[in-house]
Formats: sequence, C-alpha cells, structure tokens
Amino acid sequence: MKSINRLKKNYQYNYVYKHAQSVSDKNFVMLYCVSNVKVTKVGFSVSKKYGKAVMRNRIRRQMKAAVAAKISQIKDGYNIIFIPRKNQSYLFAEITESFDLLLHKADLIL
RNA sequence: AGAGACAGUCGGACGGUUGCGUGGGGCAACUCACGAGGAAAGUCCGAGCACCGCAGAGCAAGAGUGCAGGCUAACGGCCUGUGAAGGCGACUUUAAGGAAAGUGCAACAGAAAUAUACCGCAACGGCAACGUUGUAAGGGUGGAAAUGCAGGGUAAGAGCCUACAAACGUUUUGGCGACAACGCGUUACUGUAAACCCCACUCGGUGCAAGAAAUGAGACAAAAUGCCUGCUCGGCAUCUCGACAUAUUCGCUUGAUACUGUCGGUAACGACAGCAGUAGACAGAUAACCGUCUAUUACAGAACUCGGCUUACAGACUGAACUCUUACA
RNA sequence: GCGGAUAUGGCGGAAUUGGCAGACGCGCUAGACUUAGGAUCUAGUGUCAUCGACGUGGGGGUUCAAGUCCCUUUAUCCGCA
Repeated sequence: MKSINRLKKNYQYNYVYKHAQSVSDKNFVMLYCVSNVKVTKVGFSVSKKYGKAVMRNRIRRQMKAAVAAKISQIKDGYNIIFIPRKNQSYLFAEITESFDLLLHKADLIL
C-alpha cells in the first residue's frame, strides 16, 4: 500500500468521522466520504478494547494487506476508514470477503 | 531406581510469490544492505541528556531508605557474610535500627492489662458466719498475667537458695564489621514503630509532547509581569516575544554496549587484549498468502537512551554431579 | 508518554483512630389485607458439610486481631498533551 493512499492526520480522521456515511456487516464497519482530492485515501482504526498491542497490530496488517490487493479497483476520490467490530482474530479470506461485500454495498467499486 | 535442591540457555527454521520502513548506489527503470524482546510490558526505583542563568544558600514541610562489609555512574539493585524463621537434608526465605526520649492504641473475656488479688493456700482471732495478716505455688480468662522446670526450703509460699535452660547487661578473646565464644552479674522493662514518633543517611523542579532551528500568523511598546514548587535571601528574562499555527529539519541513536580470552577477586565486579555488529518511525515499517519440517505455537510489539526490580510465559535443552529414600554389590 | 482515583450481598451505598462486616435505601421471597391486582403492614434474604467454617477484585505479608496498614497484581474510570 503506497504512502499516498493512506489517511495520515488526526484532522483527516476527524473530518471523515463527522461527514461519513457508514456501511457494515457483522465483522467490520466501513466509513466513507467524498474527498476534495482525486486520490482515494484509506485508514484503519482499531480500538484499545480489541486487545493488546500484538492483536491490534495483527488485525491492522491483515486489513492493510486486504486493501492493498484491491486499491486499484476502488473508485478515486474517497476517504475510507475500516474498523473491526468484534474482539476476535480472523482468517485473511474472511477479511477479503467482508471488504468486497462492503465496497459493493457502498458502490465504490469500478 | 525414585523424589528433590542449585545454576543457566533457546524461545521456531527453511523455501516460494506479493509487499512495507530506513540507509547506500543509479538520470530513471531498478538494485543492494539492514530491520522488535527476554521480558520491548508494568512504570516500581536509579542515572544520562535537555530546559528552568549556574542548579543556588538557609529554614520549614514532605517523601524515601534502614543488620554488616563490599560492588556499581547511581540505586530501594547485586555479591559475600551475620542474626532469625522453615526444611531429615542439599538448601530456601527474610522491610532485620530504636519500645530504657515521649505520645497513642490493646475490643471482648478476666479479680487484675502494666498494674493487681476473685477462687484458693496458710497463720491468728471467733462457737459459727466471717474478719485481719501473709502468699503468688494451683485454678480459670486472654494473643499477652513479673522466665520455665527439678530439688531444697517454709506455717503456707516465693530466685528465698541451688543445678540446668531462657532473656538482658557486661569483662576478656576472635572478627574490618554485623556478631560469636567463654566468664561474671541481674531476673527488671507486655505487645505494637507495616501507629505517631526518635536516630542515621538521601532527595531542587519539569520531562524528548524536554528542548534547538526554520516558516507563517498574531501581540506589545507595558516596569510591572513571569520563572527558580512553601517562606526568607539571592538571582534571571523581557527593544522583541513567540507550542498561537504548521509538524519541515535537528534532538534520534556507538552506548556506564555485547561476546571471547587472560589476569585479580570466594563472589558481585574490575583491568587488559581481541572481535562483533549497530531498528530509528511520526496514523507510526518488520507483513500477507502458500509449501515442508510430528506443527493450528507460550507470554507478548521499540517510540530519547541505559542499569535494575516486578509481573506474564507453550515447549525444548544444558551444566555441576549437590541432597534424601529404597534396593543390590 | 506523564499523572491520579476506585473496587464491599442482586443494585446503590455505610462501616470513626485496626476491635461483632454487611448499617440505610432499592430489589427479591413468603405471609397478612383485597373478589383480584396495586399500595400498605409483618417476617426473611452472602456461601457451605449449618456446632461451626469461609467470605470486602486476586495473591502474599505486618499484627493477638486487617474492609482499614504494607507489597504485588487485575479490571474499570478520569486528568494533562
């Protein structure tokens, strides 16, 4: 995942939280909104309640890997945040499946 | 053979595809090197470093430490000892100064809780009930009742006397010392300091979001305001200020570094020589998937850096041959 | 990163300087009253092998005695930026 495709600043996250529409399934929540830049930026948020640092890092990396595989298929000009809901570990395939579903629901796939 | 005790190590490996961070090379495409832990954790201590001018002086308050000697940059850490407690033993554990400076507290029970005489025992008086005196053996209460036990002694008793033991004080000897051994004296002074306190020693504050540079916006032309944690003294800054905003650069990683050997030391550790490599991000890299190895791996993720402590931990392994029990020779 | 607080029956919340743990309120259970329900009144209500023992988030320690003092640990909450 390229550095340009990431959400970086706290104010960027706050903007998305304020203006976002949300889509969710039983495992993940996806927040998205239209950006004023042409590039799509993706961020990940894992709460402290999810687990200890190792658990949080692992789910974040898996999510990153899942998004990196599809970044070329996603429409340009959106800010997206993914949040895991449950306190459990996932298989990589489950994550990919969920993300596909969510992106289709939100109609962000080219 | 069984059961223990001690010291320590590792903590997945290899291959494939696709990726990430930092640094080097290259005009570029790209390529090369390196890339989490023993606890990175908890934040319980100690330092470095930075700023508060130097980190200052005195007083007060507050906090911490508490057997001895040593090690260390320092420490509340470590080592070797001493005492005490536990274990048949190898060995383990230990906040272990002062209760004879003072204050407080000790419920209930019990006659009495730091001072005493309820029952009792004995003598004397009395017909008797009982009284007076002596006593602290025995009884019961309690965590604790003027050391325990045996003999002598006595009206009954009592360290009143003696032996053994206990506690305390002390001469001598040994030890750097904590302390130990022997002798002598005494039998008083309940416990609690992890209650206040006393004694000895230590401690200025804030923390890398410290702080320095840069850019931009803004404010003020004011001698009073702010800072050095309370008070007193003493001092500093303000003709620019400047975390108000940006998060661009620095701080940022080679350090009281690890390993190996020799020497010194019981050891912690030190000296010398050799050799080894070096995460440094800023929404934050070290990954995703697959295959093989019996295999779905424990606890767990650096954020300025070190030294400790504490806590968590699947499984695998090593050393010295240290103790006890049983069997056989 | 730095700093602070809390934890007691089913719930809220007491317990003085260490001295009988569960005061008080809510809830729950049973009974009374009522045709019935509500309200009201009365009694009970931590666990167990029920003499008694164990119980204040978990584990140790000091003390004759610990909810209270000390150490350690877990969870939750809050503050600074």
